[in-house]
Order: sequence, then structure tokens, then C-alpha cells
Amino acid sequence: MVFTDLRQRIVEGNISTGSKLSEPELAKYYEISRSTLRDALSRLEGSGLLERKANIGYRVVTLSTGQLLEIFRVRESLEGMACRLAAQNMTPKQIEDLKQLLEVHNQYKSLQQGQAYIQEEGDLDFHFCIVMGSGNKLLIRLLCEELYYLVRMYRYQFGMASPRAKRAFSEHHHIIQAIEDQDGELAEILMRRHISASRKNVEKRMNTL
Amino acid sequence: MVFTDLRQRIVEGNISTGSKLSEPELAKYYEISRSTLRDALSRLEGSGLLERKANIGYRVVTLSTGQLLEIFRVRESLEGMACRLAAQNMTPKQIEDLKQLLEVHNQYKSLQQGQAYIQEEGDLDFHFCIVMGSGNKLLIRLLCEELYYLVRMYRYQFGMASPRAKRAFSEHHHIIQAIEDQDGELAEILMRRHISASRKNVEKRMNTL
DNA sequence: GGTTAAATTATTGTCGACAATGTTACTTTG
DNA sequence: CAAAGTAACATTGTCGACAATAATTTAACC
Repeated sequence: MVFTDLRQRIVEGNISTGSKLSEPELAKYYEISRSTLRDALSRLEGSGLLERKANIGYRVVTLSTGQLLEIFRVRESLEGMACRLAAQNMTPKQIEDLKQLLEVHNQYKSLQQGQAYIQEEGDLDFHFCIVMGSGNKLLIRLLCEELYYLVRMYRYQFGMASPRAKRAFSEHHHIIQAIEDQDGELAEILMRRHISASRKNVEKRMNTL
Repeated sequence: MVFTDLRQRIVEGNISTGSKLSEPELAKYYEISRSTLRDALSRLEGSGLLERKANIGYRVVTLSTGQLLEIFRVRESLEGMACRLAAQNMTPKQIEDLKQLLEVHNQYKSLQQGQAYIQEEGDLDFHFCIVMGSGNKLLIRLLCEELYYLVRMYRYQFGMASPRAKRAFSEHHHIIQAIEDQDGELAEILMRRHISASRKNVEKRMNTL
């Protein structure tokens, strides 16, 4: 599908940030008409990956450290709420699956060596699962269908090596515990601190560069 | 403009919720081609006001009390964060303008009589101003350009008379005070309680019906 | 008469062409 | 030679027409 393929190329940086998209060129590449291409582009704009200026065209959003910090603020609030709701709504089965997911993560060599805590896509991602567990469709749409692609885009762009790997893994465990205890209030606080710590880590790296 | 006109008709209920939009009919109504109409429709889909099914078409979102409660949860988290950031970032001038806005609201007869605390649009709305004051462009986009219209749609649909009128007004005052004191933490807590109280009020009304 | 199947109708999806706008290259002028 | 104006080009915006799919009506059968 054109939409998902373009999204992947943008997220992974194969179409570089800030670059302008040529409709005739892309239409030729995918062997489709401009109409159906524009349909895909407008959806990508809705996802926040493209920007559009009248009579000029679509452009891949430019990533800045400032915008990255903005995303962290929004994630902190939204995922905090998602975590609170997940503590109320997740079924024992879902919680068990989430625990097993962490167990799988624990096997990864990169984590063992403290190099990086690789975030997978979709079902394999811890944060993704918690948002899904909230049961709030609006939250799911905002986070899983919009923001997460931007987040992944930043990871590809700025790299994902993190000195917080082991600590982040530990924080995930505590969050699950709070969810299992159905302590929504604590679960929200822990998730917010978890994301806030990531943000501060980025801010620190920004200042040293 | 077609986009804004359609948005207004949808928000104000002139195009009823859940109804299917006929592309030929609308294109004829606005005297434009289907192509440019579809462009507007896809943007409205991005705003969360329309839903689209493949080979079937666009449909106005159906409002349910369940979805209304979901919106409250999202607003609670996002506007809470916006309020925290506003306390850090708003200029004295902005704060002064916000105070005057409340003073204007205080003159309204409906509020004096405890009937309803009418929420205006755009600059005239208290919540809108605080989100703008956060300075976080992502927050502004999510709240002011997407959720905000859904909220207004619910107000038109379900009415906006509220027994919380005077109390809500008072809560707004306390929130401004926290912002003026640059107490982001308190400002966030107060905003969250303010929105949470509205949600609980709706839940109560739901249960009695 | 009710139910299924086929044919008709209407709607959405896709396409190529033209119009309007923006961009670039060139020419002219000071 | 630089700068401004102009002309040529490329790109986006808009349109109507046809193809593919869904919805409706009609017809046939039990």
C-alpha cells in the first residue's frame, strides 16, 4: 500500500526530513495517478508526518530538538493517563502477556550489556501495549496512530542508544506492578516519571553538545 | 471556504451526527468538483469529525456518552500539562489578558443567575487561552485544532446547561492564580480537578437518565 | 408471499487533461 | 556587472469522465 510504504520511508529517513515531495515524481514511482497519491499524502499530513503549504506542496516535517521535547511533554501527559486507565481496565490475560513481553526484552543481549533498550514496533512495544490496555480509543488514536510514528522517526534520526537502558527496563517492571495492583494513581505517576526521565536525559545530551 | 463551512455545519449539528455524506450532492451544493470537495473531507477526517470507510464513503462521527467520557480523560491529561507549561511560560501580558477575560465572563447575566457558564470560541474561551499560553505547538494542534471542535460538537448536541456554572467560574480564578504564582505543579492539579469534576458531573447525569 | 439471485442504478475510486500558481532562467536596463 | 523585469518552465489545484465497488430494485423460484 502506498500510504504505509511512504510512511515507512519517511519514518526511517529514506525520504529525508524537511525535503519537498514531488507529486509527479512519486506518482510515477508508485505507478499511480496523482489523485490517488494525493489521497495518501493528505492522510500522512493528518498523521503529522507531512506539512502542506497552499500552492507549494507537501514537505516532510523538520525534526528539531525543540519539537522532540514538546513530544515528550505530550507523551508524559497522555501515556500517564493511559497507564492510569490501563491499571483500571487491563484484563489478567493482558497483564500476563505484558509481563512475558518484558521477559522477552530481558533476554536481549544489547540490554544485558547495557547498550540500548531497543523499542520494537506495535505489539512488541511496551508503551504501545499499555496504551492499548487503556481501552480509550481516542488515546489509542492519538498515540498509536499519530505520535508513535513521529517518535520512531526521531529514533531513526537521532539514534537510540541510551545510557538509561537498564534503568528504563527496571522502571517498566515497576509500572507493570502498579498496574497489576490496580493502583491507577501510582501507575500514572511512575509512567510520567519514566517519560520525564527520558526527556531530561535528552535535554542533558542537548546541553553537552 | 468549504472546509471551514462544512466543519461549522457538522459541529453545530446542521449535518446530523452519524449521517453519510454524499460527495455528488455536496459538490453540487458548493459548486465545486468532487476532487476539491474530497480534499476538504479528508482534512475533516484528520480533525476527527468524519470517519471514512473504503468504497463506502465519509460519515459524520457518531457521538456517544462513552466517547464523551473518553474525551474528558484526554482533556484532563493534555490540558493539565498545558496548564503546567502555561504557568512556566505565559508572559505577564498574557496573564493580564486572561484575567480580563474572566472579568468579562463575570458580567454575563446567565452566569450571575447560575444558569450556564457559556463557553465562547477561540480567544474568548478560557481553556483555549491557557493551551495557547503553554507555547507547546503540538499541544496546541491536538487540542485547539482537533479536540476543541469535537467538544463544541458535543455541547451543541447535548446542550451546555450546567449546574457547575458558578463553581467552574471560581475554579478558573484559582487556576489563574496558580499560573500567576508560576506554580506549574498546582496549576496542573487544579486544571485536572476542574475537568475531572465536569466529567463526573456528566457521568452523574448519565446515570440518572 | 417470502427469499434468493440477477440486473440496474448510484456512489466511490482512479485517471488524464487543463488552469492557476510558483519557480527558474534569461534578457534588458541602469 | 548587478538588479529588476519578463518569459519559459515546472508544480500544484481543479475539473469532468470512466472504472470498480456497493446499494437498490426487479425478477424468478420455492
